[in-house]
Amino acid sequence: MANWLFKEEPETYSFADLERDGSTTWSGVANALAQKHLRAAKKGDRVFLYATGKEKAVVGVMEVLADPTPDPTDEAGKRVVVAVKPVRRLAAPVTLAAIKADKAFASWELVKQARLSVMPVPDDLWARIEKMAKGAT
DNA sequence: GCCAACGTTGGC
DNA sequence: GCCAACGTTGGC
Repeated sequence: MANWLFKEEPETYSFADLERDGSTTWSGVANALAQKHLRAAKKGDRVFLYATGKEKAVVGVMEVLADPTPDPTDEAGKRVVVAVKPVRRLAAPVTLAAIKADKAFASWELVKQARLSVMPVPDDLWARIEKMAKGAT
């Protein structure tokens, strides 16, 4: 079981949209490295949803519903998509500013590679964000 | 709205 | 196959 972080512009698809839909297919990931990460996702993996743009914060937790499947819109047949469902919103969103302020995250892709849209979350960082979401430091 | 980072494209 | 030009993304 692994942990991931997916980025999305909340104007495009927010956690509220996901809650309304019950589940969704995470598609439109074009970047090669992001695709590599996405292919490594497995059913049951946990996923943080990070809102870009105005929010810039980890806002909720999702769960991978099934192993990746080929993207039907990709003629080359190389891309995959992943079905996810909402698990819960974070009590308090963990902002990028808070993450950047914590040295523990210094080498994480979210901080180092702003444009990567799918990335792994090491267990310790996952736990740390969960803790921050409860208001602890 | 601007700019830096970085991925992609196209000419050679 | 290299690299410059260009486009896009996302933080500020």
